[in-house]
Amino acid sequence: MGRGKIEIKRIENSSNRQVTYSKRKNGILKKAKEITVLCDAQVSLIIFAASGKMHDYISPSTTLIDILERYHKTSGKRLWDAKHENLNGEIERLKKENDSMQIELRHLKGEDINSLNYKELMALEDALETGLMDVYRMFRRNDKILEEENRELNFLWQQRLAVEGAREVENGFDQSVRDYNSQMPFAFRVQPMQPNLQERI
Amino acid sequence: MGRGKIEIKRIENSSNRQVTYSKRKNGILKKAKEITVLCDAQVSLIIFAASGKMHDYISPSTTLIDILERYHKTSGKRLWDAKHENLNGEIERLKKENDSMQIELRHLKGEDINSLNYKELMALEDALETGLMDVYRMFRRNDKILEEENRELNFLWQQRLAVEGAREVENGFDQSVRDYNSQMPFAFRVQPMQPNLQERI
DNA sequence: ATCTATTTATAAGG
DNA sequence: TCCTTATAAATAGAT
Repeated sequence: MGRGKIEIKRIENSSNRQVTYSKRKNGILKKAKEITVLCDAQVSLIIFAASGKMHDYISPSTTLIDILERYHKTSGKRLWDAKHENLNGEIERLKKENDSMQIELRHLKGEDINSLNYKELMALEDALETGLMDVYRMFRRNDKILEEENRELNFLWQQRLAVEGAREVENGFDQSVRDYNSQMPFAFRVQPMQPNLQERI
Repeated sequence: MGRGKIEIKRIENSSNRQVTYSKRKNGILKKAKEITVLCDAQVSLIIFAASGKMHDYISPSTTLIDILERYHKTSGKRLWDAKHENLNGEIERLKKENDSMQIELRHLKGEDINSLNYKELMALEDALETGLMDVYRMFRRNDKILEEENRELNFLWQQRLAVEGAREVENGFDQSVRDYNSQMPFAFRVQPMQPNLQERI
């Protein structure tokens, strides 16, 4: 349909190709609109030129999503559902994991343990005792570290006081001790972090 | 283009409409193939007839998924991504929930408690002690129930033995006691489920 | 873009 | 659905 007949094969002349693209693209879009109106059809038409430019037509009575869903149902071809199903699977997996952790947590907190049998109850007891022992160990370790720290600081402090005392005697004033004491940060004062912890083990 | 010009509006005659649909559908498909070959274009064309019948053409150099991805990038229109993003959000949420439960569980089992500060360690201790007390209470409750049950069964058993004993004396044989004893299911024999449990509380 | 000769699509009818 | 054919529409090539 034109001055001369053309073979249907790639148009080598780039400029001709582009002109033909433009004309035929408009032609197809027009046809898509026409069949939509004339025949109650629903059309989704997406065209990419070699240049990357896009043109599309979707029949106004529908949406691309709707067409794609119908396409999926009719053809059985997957499209995006592969990704979709993967994500759903991941969600299911996470939910299961969540649920079982939820239950374990509740049990460890002593909730819902009616349903446990004797063996499960024993295992739970063991786990709790182990956990508690670990916590006690941690307290004791912290205590030990802090006590050593305190002993050392105390020693340094006494030394300091001795030096200050000597200087005061020389200079004849007595302000500095109270000053240092109020400057001393809380954490360095000698006090057990958790008194009487050992009694509880 | 035909014997007569037609207006572009719905063809009321159903049979005409269907014939026209068929002809034009073929026409558009042909045009789509032609522009693909002539101009290196990439076309996705999906047509649904009013009857529900589907026809489609996708340029062989690509796939519908690819075209839809390019459509999404180019047009910015969402398509399936709305669903997708919802699912991704759900996954993120579940993962976070999972992680924090994971951590809590590890702590309750005495793992990774180095990182806890004093206050957190105290809270953990409380939780564990509470849990342990609940477990002990459960043991005690089970014990009590079982002991009562056993007491009752024992009573019934003794009664039975007395009756059997009387009958044996009458009939002069002695086989039945050993038989009943071996038939008796394990769970009904008199024995504490967890001996000495009380000592541990 | 616009023109126009020519090809192509298709409406109507069978 | 396919065939025919008159005619409308599309478009290749030129400007």
